[in-house]
Amino acid sequence: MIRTASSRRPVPVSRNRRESIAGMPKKVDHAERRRLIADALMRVAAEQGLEAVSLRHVAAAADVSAGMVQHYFRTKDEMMTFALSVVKERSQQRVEAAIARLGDDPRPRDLLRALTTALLPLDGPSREDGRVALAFLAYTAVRPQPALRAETEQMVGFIASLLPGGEADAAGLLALMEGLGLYVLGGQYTPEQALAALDTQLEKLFNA
Amino acid sequence: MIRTASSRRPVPVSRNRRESIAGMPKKVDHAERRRLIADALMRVAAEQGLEAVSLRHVAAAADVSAGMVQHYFRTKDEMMTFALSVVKERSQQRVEAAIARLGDDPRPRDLLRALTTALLPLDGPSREDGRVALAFLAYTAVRPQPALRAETEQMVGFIASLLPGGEADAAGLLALMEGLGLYVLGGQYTPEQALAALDTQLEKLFNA
DNA sequence: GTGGATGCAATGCAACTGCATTGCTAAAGA
DNA sequence: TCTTTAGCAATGCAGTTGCATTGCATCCAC
Repeated sequence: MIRTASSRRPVPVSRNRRESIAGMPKKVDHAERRRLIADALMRVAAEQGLEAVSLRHVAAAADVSAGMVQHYFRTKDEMMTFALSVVKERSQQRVEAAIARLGDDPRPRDLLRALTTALLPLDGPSREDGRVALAFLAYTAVRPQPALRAETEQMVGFIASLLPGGEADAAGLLALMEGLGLYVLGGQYTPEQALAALDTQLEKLFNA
Repeated sequence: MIRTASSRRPVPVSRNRRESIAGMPKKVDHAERRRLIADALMRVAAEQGLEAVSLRHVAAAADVSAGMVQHYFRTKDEMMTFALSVVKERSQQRVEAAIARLGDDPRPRDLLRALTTALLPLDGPSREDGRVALAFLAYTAVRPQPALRAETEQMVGFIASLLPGGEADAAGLLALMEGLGLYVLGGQYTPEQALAALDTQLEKLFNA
């Protein structure tokens, strides 16, 4: 796992991004580097759990020096926070892509199904993200983040607007999805079982 | 957090358990000690997260020496595993107590409501347990435990036997409960919201 | 008593942690 | 050309980790 001095040669970095952002200082794309490191962190977290995430482990996984990790994240916590934001961003993108795939004016039921299945850890990559998200969930469970509350509230509101029923139905659907995701991740439900449960519920919700 | 040498005096232990189990060796109740330590571990985990669980922290929280912790658990992992089993056991007891409170021949719907609400982290102690369970969930998410799968399957079967619908309904209800618990723990849902969502679902399930 | 097992405390140790510091390289501005 | 600065690597350090080892005190069987 430890790099030898001979195999170093960190990474061929794409340069010349000077023109992209006003005031961009020197030569490497800061954001890109941070993403690179965050990706490595998520790989470590997905494979070995969050406890295994350390500066040196992440650096090794990213195939860079520990010093570079420190250069881009002043503290470990800053790195963690950034990685968490990347996970969120990715799941957001997944949802948007799934919805875009539906075309214009989809039926609410189809939209909801696309939304929920996009958030379920059904295929390989989303399973990885799910594991990381779960790890973070436990990590932050001690000091609950008020931001999450607002996000969830918004989500519930959105779902409720698509549903014939009330807010309780929406909250239930969201929680159901979360629980299904958990069980799929834990291997207790197969993806098929989860989808069956989800569809059963959608059927109920749209037949009132 | 560190004990001073003067305030040591470990703990007044109940002795004379020789008669309880055949072949019990000397004087202290092994199982009781292990429980004491596991309790401390869970306090630490609930308050500061699983990363904060170390031999020394747990020992300090239990007000015993680190050596004693090592005496009762040969490895940290053994200690963790035992603590996990205690959490499970406690939630099991909660469920049984809730069901017993219903008296004889309860209606399936009441039984299910009692079962699910008993597993939700609604009051203080169950919230603590929930946090610990969540931490363990993430901890073991990396190497999924096959035992969990069987347990869940059994649970789904039991729920299904109480429900007019099929297995998908049962799986959904269980996942819903899990998700609600997660959101209550994270502070995204209030206990009232969670209960409302749960009751709404029970209503749906028993009105087919 | 004596011998052996048990319960426990203390100490030590190598590995690892996050982070501060230092110093080098190379590119950009003067 | 010279100075400055960003980008990075290396090293060091104090603190913590899990665990092995050692030693002592108590109890039981004999």
